[in-house]
Amino acid sequence: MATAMRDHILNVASELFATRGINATGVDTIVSSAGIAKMTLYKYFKSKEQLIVEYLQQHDDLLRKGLFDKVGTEKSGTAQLKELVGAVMEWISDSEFKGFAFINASIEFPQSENPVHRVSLEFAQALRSTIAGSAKQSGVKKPDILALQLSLLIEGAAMAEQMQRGSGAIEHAREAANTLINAAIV
Amino acid sequence: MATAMRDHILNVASELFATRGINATGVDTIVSSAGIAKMTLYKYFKSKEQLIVEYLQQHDDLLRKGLFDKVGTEKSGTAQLKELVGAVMEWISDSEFKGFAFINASIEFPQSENPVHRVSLEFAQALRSTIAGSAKQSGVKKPDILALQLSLLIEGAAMAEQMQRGSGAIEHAREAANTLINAAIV
DNA sequence: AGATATAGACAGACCTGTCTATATAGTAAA
DNA sequence: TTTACTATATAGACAGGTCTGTCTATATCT
Repeated sequence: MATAMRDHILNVASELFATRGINATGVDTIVSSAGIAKMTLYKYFKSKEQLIVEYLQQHDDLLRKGLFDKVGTEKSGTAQLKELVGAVMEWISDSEFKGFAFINASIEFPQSENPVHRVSLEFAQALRSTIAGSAKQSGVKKPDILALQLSLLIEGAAMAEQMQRGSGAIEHAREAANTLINAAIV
Repeated sequence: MATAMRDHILNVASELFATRGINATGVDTIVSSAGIAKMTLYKYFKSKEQLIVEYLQQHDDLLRKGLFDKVGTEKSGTAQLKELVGAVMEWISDSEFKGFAFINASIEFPQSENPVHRVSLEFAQALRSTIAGSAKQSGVKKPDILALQLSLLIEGAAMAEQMQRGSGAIEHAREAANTLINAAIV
């Protein structure tokens, strides 16, 4: 099927982007690693840039899926928010975790007018919005500010874990998050 | 003088690395931007990799200089620690701030055995140690854990500000840091 | 027969690092 | 002051490799 080939290419590219970096991964590498011809790749994706954007989209889809599968929706007070933070931390602690794609991409493409940078920023804000939504439901004092602070902890923990596996950042980030959440209760 | 030329090359390279990214900055770009011949660069630096390592070192020197100029040493309790966090946040909020070099470099060179990645990790740990030293003097309960948590907030704030200028992350990161510090007092 | 995937060459640009040959500056000796 | 020597910087070509994207010609499968 046509979409099977497309998915295959995207999966192979995503794996390479995540482990070696985007700029360090050439199209030839993707092609040979996927066992396909270069023309096939360019049949399904009009450019490497489009492949990168879809990689970011896929990463966001997987992240959201991973979170919503774990977080209950009918919890009261701050329980759901804490669960959400915990779910993100679990996601980060997965041995396959190679960093948030949108963070890595925004650093590899630092210019703000670059399409990849813009899309990365959107996904970073989307994660923040998700956290803010949960914070609002929890009834804390300033949900948007708390969500921002929690996202800083999350992104910091992701960075620390990406730089050095088993840094201990995850567990302590979760504790710090709970401290901030408890301090934000009305 | 010889060191003047060396410093000039390093300064030009640093500016380019910070604004465009390391991998996106070719040696030819550095050379023409510095107004020198390529052989001159290779006379003072044996490879681009060495230039990158010295760029990271320079960035660390400037950061430490910026911090120690602002933080008093004889403050009591958690005052000095809060001042240190505030100084880092000021450093980040500078309009010339383009992200922590060691974070960006560790993402551009993700493989843990890569020399640039290793040096980046060292500087990240050095910053954490500095914070831990101040945390120990402040007499909080678990200074190393607190220092780790504060560094996550700091790196998260740096990332957020790098992705989008004026994100508001800095001010709220500082508030979150103070909350964590106060919660850690014996 | 028609659609799809293949291998492999190719263009044009960029990458790092080295080479040669020339020019410029500063200093020491006459 | 003028000449001669030395160190340093210059421009620019070059090798050998990589990059993205396009092309053609062949093979496979329904």
